Amino acid sequence: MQKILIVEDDYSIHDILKEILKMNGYITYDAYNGSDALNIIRQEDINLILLDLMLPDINGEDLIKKVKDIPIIIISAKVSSNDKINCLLDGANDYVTKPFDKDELLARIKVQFRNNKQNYELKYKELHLLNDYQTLMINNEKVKLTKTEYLILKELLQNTKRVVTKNMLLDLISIDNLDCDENSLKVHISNIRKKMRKYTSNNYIEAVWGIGFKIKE
Amino acid sequence: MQKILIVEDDYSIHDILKEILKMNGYITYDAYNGSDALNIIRQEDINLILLDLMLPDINGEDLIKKVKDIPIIIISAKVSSNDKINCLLDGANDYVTKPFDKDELLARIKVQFRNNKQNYELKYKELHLLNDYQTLMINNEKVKLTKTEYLILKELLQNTKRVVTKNMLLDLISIDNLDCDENSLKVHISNIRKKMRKYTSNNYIEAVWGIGFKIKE
DNA sequence: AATAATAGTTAAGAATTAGTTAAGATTTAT
DNA sequence: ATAAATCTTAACTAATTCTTAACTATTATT
Repeated sequence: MQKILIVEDDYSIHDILKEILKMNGYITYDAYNGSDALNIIRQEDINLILLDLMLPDINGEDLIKKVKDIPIIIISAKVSSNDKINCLLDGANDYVTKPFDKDELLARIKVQFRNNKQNYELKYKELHLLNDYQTLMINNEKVKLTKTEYLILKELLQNTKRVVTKNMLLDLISIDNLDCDENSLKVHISNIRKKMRKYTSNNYIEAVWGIGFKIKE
Repeated sequence: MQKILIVEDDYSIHDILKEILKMNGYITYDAYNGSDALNIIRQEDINLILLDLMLPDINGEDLIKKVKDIPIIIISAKVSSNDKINCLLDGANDYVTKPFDKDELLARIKVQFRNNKQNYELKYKELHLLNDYQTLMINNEKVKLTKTEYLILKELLQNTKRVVTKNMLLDLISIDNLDCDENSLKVHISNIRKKMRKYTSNNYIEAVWGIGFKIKE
């Protein structure tokens, strides 16, 4: 799920943006000035920023320069080419003028996510699952997983605090592999735990009797 | 040096674009219709396409869908949001309306090159892939690749530390070559590795079991 | 406490995938 | 039209992963 930070001091526009984004399945964060924006960026893994240029404290142009690695779309009433050029050269990825077309904005947001191949990694306590289908980091030590082990652990880590049923896991790993049964699943879980034990004494995979497995809190 | 393909049938606008690009240090390629554009894309490793929508043979929208991996900026007289949205969702990266501001266009071109690391000459450790569709430099020694080998290696080097799936690679090399299957892919990978072994003892291409390949860290 | 059901471990070998090679087919260039 | 380069096919080997199956341990039910 993509996290988008809205930086806009005009409450009505802010609400409209928020509404549009939520309707389209994005997670939104709200900043009404520059310093709040910077705080949120520090604390959250933001994937995209929608930025108004005229803010009460610092101006948008300065914010652009301070942000690295997160794509920015400017949404501004300033229509002059010079404003656009400066923002784009400073680091913004796109510039949309107010009033904006809702669907065009959504399309331009999709462009950013399409081009921006980020690594979406799952982190939970000591565990850090890379999205390379094979690497689990435990306290910065590499553990190599097989594809099936990776898929199981990914499913579990995507659903921390929830129980993942045996059938769900079986469906998951049976996509490529039709012969897989509960016995196999047991062995895979056992193998994951064995690999984990080398680097941590915590058993993160907890069995839920008769149902399935979940990540232990 | 970045290679930009201009696809525009109006000669006066075409010349203006060409002039602007040349003045700013870009190498330009010229197409006045869709099929010429496709031929140039097949032959040259183009880094960016400036595309007019109304072409004499095929329309720009169809061209967008055929092009993968090369960023496209639409330059069109069509100003409606629907046109913009369709192009952006089909795969275009940006949409500029005529008449365009020269410096804004240049800024938007720079955004494309800034965001798409893929478009710079690809360097990774000892490897240096030129954008001529055939040359890999390993520690300043030339290795001549076939076009398919080049495409595979380019895709991998554009995604270092990420996994490139077998299907992605197959899609990539099947554009010109429809019969290609996994067996072929295996052979191509093997051939690239063999060529590399002449100049380095590192095996840069790592298999990700059951998924695809990635560049080894 | 005894029994049944589920969970967990281990090791072997079956099955799958990766990697190499060479020959013949296809495409491209001369 | 011929030669050269490139690609696919196919057979084979090597490596990895998965399932099976036997056994042990734990939990729930009576």
